[in-house]
Amino acid sequence: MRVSNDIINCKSCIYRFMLFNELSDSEYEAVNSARTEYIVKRGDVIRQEGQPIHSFLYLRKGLVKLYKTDKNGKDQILSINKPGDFINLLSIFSNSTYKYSIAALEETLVCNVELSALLAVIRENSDFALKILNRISKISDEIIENRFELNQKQIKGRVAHILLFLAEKIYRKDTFRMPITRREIGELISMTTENTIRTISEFKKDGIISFDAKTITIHDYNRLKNITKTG
Amino acid sequence: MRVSNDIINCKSCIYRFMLFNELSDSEYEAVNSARTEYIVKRGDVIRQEGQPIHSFLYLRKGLVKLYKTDKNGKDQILSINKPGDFINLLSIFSNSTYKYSIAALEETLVCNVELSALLAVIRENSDFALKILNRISKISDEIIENRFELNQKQIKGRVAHILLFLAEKIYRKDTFRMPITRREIGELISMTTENTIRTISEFKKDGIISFDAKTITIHDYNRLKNITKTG
DNA sequence: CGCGGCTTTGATGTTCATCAAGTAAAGTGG
DNA sequence: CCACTTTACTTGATGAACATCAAAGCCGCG
Repeated sequence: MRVSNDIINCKSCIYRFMLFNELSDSEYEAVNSARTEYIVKRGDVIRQEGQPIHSFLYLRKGLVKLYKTDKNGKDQILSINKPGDFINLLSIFSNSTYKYSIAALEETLVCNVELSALLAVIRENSDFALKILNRISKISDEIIENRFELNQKQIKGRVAHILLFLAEKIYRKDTFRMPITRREIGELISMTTENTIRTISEFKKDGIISFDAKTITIHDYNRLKNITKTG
Repeated sequence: MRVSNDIINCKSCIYRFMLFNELSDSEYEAVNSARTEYIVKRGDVIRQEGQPIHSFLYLRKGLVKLYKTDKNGKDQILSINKPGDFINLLSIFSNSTYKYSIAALEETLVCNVELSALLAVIRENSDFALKILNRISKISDEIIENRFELNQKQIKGRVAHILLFLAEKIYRKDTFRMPITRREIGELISMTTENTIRTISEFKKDGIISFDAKTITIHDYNRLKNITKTG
């Protein structure tokens, strides 16, 4: 973990408006001085399940996965998160240790605010407290909603769902470098690696997508959307 | 819905300490005067997915299920909740409408506090705000953790998990009146009614449990626990 | 250049959904 | 309170969806 080259303060952070907009100058300063920033590279584990929670984290750049490891040693990915998603709000106020792990899928710039400083601001600024409530609520809503959706689909629908998620929500492009392995897609949709691959290959054979190496292109959005709908 | 016969104020409520302990007398009064109470009977829908959220709800007595209906009209039960679980904290601060429905599994005494009154107290009492943060966090943690656990198990482990949940967490007894139908167990563990029944029958045949009509008795905790562990 | 992880395809078997059909229990209206 | 209807429960048979096991090619990396 190395320190970011372009440290900025919270006031000029592009994600400021998403959370810290209500803060007074002195509150900004309190958060900013309790803040460190560092870059992690693809594959690095940012937080490990079971570690004590000492800080509030968010991303300024990059992409991460939230995941839990089951008793057989298999990972289950809860969500993939980008800047603005406030990755560790989940359980930050209900547990003293992480209930899941966080790892980087790309080079990621993490902003780390000491929890005590955040708590102090929550205590004195009720608008900020409500904003945090809103954010916490949103992130868990999304995970629960996503699980609900996946549960209704079988494997083709699930894979299509993930491909559309990456294209539309993460990259906003038809063509992108796949940030996760086939195995990770499987961990995200609760299917085996083999069957995930088979499904992706079938989509390729059908001309819905194409890929070489790590770059994937979606050719037929409508068909993909239809597959997610019909299950 | 009829009004409870034994309306009490929040100060003397046995669940007070779980949430409202930090409130000053005037804050209690604000909450209490924005509060109504009513009894719903088994099967009644307390809130329907899509309805606007106007109030904070909690249970003083009874048992409810939180569930979502999928596009095929099938229900998926997210959780079963008892008094003290603060059933609608989920999404109360992130959405203007319910993202799930709430229905009573037993005769249930619901306490209803206008959201505006709760928000006012949150704004002026930061300890209370933090307590709400903690509760919100907990309820979503539990749902996510539960889904994670279920996902690792196959049907026997899932059914065993639910039976143990009811015996240990809800009733704290070996013998209890089953609050949910076989179909609802299926909706809770994402399995069909038929296979849920088959599994329960098998447990009966194996002497792990017994039941007649709606009353169920768990005879062999160890075996049941072992089944949840091995999947 | 060889080792380990990722990807791929095939063959086989298990788990579970679906369909069908019948019994039991619980509401409902006369 | 009884006939009627609906909902819950149950068992069996069949097939679909998916996991598992096996084997081989590929790629990046030390």
